Amino acid sequence: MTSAPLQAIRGTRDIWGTEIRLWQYLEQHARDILGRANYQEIRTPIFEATELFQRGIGEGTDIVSKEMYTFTDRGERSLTLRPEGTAGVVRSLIEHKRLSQGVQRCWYQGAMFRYERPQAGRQRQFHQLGVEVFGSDDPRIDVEVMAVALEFLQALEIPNLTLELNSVGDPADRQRYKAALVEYLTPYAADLDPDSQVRLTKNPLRILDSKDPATQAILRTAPQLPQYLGKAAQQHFEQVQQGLQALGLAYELNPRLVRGLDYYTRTAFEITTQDLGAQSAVGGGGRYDHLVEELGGTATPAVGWAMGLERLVVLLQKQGEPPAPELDIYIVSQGAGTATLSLQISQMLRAHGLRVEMDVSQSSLGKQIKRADKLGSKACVIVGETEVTTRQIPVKWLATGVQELVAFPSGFSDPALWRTKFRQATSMLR
RNA sequence: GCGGCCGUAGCCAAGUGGUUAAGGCAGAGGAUUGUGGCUCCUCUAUGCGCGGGUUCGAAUCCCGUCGGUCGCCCCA
Repeated sequence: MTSAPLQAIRGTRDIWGTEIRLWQYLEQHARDILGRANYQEIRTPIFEATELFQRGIGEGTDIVSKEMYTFTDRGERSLTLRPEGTAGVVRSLIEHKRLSQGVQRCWYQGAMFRYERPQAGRQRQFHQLGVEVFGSDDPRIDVEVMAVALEFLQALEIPNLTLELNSVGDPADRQRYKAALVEYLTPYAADLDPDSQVRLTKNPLRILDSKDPATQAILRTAPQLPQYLGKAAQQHFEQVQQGLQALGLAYELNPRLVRGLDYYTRTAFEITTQDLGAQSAVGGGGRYDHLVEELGGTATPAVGWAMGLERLVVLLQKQGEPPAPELDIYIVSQGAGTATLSLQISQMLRAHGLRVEMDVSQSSLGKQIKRADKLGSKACVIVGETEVTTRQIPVKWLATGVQELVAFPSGFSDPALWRTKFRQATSMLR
């Protein structure tokens, strides 16, 4: 009897081969662009006390109520694999007393976990890139944070993205709006889709982004959130928009945009695309001026966003694959005494910054050179028994077939010589 | 958690009840014992996601299960 083959857990996946290059490309751009904005990377633990997420994200949210990977460890503590990045970062800054040290600009990247049905661009273990800025309620920070997000996506050359913007106001504004919305919707309760009927009592704001056509029709004449903003939130919202305009950043106001997590205040935004099937959000974020005190820190305004990296990778894949890094030298060898020589040569060439692979098969030289060719190596170093005594090692340039002799070790220890050789070899092809 | 479709080698795939499961790509070996790209030959699934059932006989039909995919919910 054979057992089921071992495989990656549902909703998790291996990233390798050509795909890993997209991830590296993406991470490289993230470091570049966030570094240029002088954001500091932070790496927080992948699991935290369950309570952190319950308090931070909100008991009523889907994430907390049904999507968390929660377990009890051997010390009887309730722990949870982080379903998002913000709570852990906030915990960390409170714990290390960084919130009294002026404005803190952070970014993070890493695996998050949510127990959901896997779908295109949605995994149970997925990766987010995020930024969080603490200690300022200046609208310029909201703008900066969005600008950095767009800059990053532009650097990746991802097309067809829309920045959707709204303000969800301060908590009191939202309360007034919620009441008005419920009042408006209650007479239509029977005509709403079943999910929205439930939300009418539990979480009315979420009715706003229902996809149900009947519900959408009812919402068309519903009161709109931005009309309920208090003076402060109103002014903030206007300044955010002015800032975006000043930078020439296009955005679309979406008065129905509310976000899934309870902690957002004022600015809320999403970056969306039509190229991802059912998943339209590439990233989203906003301001959360009360989360820090919610989690026990001194009241500190904050704003941030997160992007789903799997989704970015899906979009990047549509643009084609990045070229594989080219192999410079393939070292083939055969016969007595060639093992040591090939080892030494490969190490010397690597030290010059060349990409080098050493063939360790017992195949004929012909086979080995064939492999050099298939791997796309620019050159091939051929080490046979004769070379062990002559110390004159053939280097064959595969594109031209030209072969030259290089003295060992002197010829292999000179980095400038190899730079020249590669320059010549490339120019001969032109 | 709910619904549709799907699951044959590393990849792409033919096969829809009947002898040893096509073919292509990739991989290994050889023709070519120290020199690549072309060509030719050989090899690479006692097994069709896994488990059970129906049948003289199952990749093929049935049930379950695991996984994938698309959509719903929700979200990044």
